[in-house]
Amino acid sequence: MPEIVKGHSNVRLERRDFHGSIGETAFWREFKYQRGQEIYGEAEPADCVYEVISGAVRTFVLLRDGRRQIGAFHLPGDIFGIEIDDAHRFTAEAIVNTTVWITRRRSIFSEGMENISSTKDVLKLITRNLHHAESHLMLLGPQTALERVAAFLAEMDERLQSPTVLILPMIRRDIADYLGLTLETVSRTLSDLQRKGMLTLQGGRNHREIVLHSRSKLAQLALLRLTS
Amino acid sequence: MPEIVKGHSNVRLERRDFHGSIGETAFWREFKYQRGQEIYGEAEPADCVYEVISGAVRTFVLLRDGRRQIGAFHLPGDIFGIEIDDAHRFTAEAIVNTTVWITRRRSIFSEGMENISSTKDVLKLITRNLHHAESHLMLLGPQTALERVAAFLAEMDERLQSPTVLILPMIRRDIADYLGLTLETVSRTLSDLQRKGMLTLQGGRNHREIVLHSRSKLAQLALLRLTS
DNA sequence: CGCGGAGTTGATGATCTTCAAACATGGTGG
DNA sequence: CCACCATGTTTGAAGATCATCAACTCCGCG
Repeated sequence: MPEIVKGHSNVRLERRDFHGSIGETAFWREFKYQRGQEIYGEAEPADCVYEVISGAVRTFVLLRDGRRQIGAFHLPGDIFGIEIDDAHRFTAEAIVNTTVWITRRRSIFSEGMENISSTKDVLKLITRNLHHAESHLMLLGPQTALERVAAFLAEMDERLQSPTVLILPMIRRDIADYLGLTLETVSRTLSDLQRKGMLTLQGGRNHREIVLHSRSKLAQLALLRLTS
Repeated sequence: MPEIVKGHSNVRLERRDFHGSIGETAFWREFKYQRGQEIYGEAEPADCVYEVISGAVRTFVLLRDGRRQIGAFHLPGDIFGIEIDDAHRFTAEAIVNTTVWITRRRSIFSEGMENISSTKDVLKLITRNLHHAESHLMLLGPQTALERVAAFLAEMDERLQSPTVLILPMIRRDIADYLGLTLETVSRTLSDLQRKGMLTLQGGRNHREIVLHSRSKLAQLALLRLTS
């Protein structure tokens, strides 16, 4: 359970459906985390389940030489932190200032809950995680830097519902650790794509706002699977 | 549903627990597949669930340029083919001559089954898949060829219960497609490890039998996560 | 106004891939 | 029975890609 952090509102939010899919209601509390703040650590007890309300979260593992593999980015509407075992297998950090709603794991996942539809809904959430991990696998396997970056942009574009301007919450380093590349390679690849006219980098200092000019070409670069 | 293949026994196997964990019984049939034979294809209806009895299975996706990413190897005792959606997201093939037991998905996963403990057991199976996918993710991210091959050997060694001689069912190409490397790199890395005295390649033509001489050193090469 | 985090760009080098050839061995057919 | 072949593996040489090291830019902020 996270500690009471400064600025959190700690409101008791009652009778809210779990992500719109679980029939049983659960009690949620709102917490706020600042940019870079840890939400939970690897190997900590997995007592809670989290939903992103605003902001963004990264979940990752650290390797002993300091390298980091980001398993997923969590955006508003996403659930994260669900585990079957008692401990978290990743560390979760707020990428930017982030608001999450937190509920006790047992309130949706308990021994006591004998409601089958709820368990099935948890199943769907876990399955979404599984599908994401599997797609991510495909991405990290045999793909080039260009393909990975294109796939990343396409994924973010889709998850943010193809906005006019794609506003990335994460820095280049995060993208690199998600894609198994270095931040320099990510930067160069983005510059290449801009030179090819496929996107425009903007947004002041950090170039974290991106205008995509050809979603179809981008998808073509990213879409390596056989048309199914 | 697989077609009746030559040599299959098509026996009705009754009242067998689902992998020893699901309380409800299900009817299973035994099927045999020959080396290289497809068990199900990507995007086919996911009507059945499979358990490996003997042999080995690979599940993968094909990319449009012929590259292949193997998502998992399934060994005796493993369940595979469980999907939430109606279609398989991978292709499954027998790596060697393989015996599987097959049951209808709905017999363990149906709308009609209102037994919560069964649903929870399915949850555990899905979660095992999720955990494997996540570990695989960590492997494919920032690791070198040496680390990947070492991790692969350690994984296989553990899953086969650390036998005296590790008998790999798969060819170098399969290993390469699992690790996101080329088969030449896998071969070279294995040779390097042999030169360093960490293992001995044997087993006739294909060198698919491996004697590990230092499991601890191998684990050290593979184990990149911070000690937790 | 200068500091500093984040990003870009360049040069160099290591690692891995690619292309190619040789090798080993189990199976097959004359 | 043995030559031959197919498959899988190993090894070598050359080349491409990406990582590393480094310099420099940009801009927001104290």
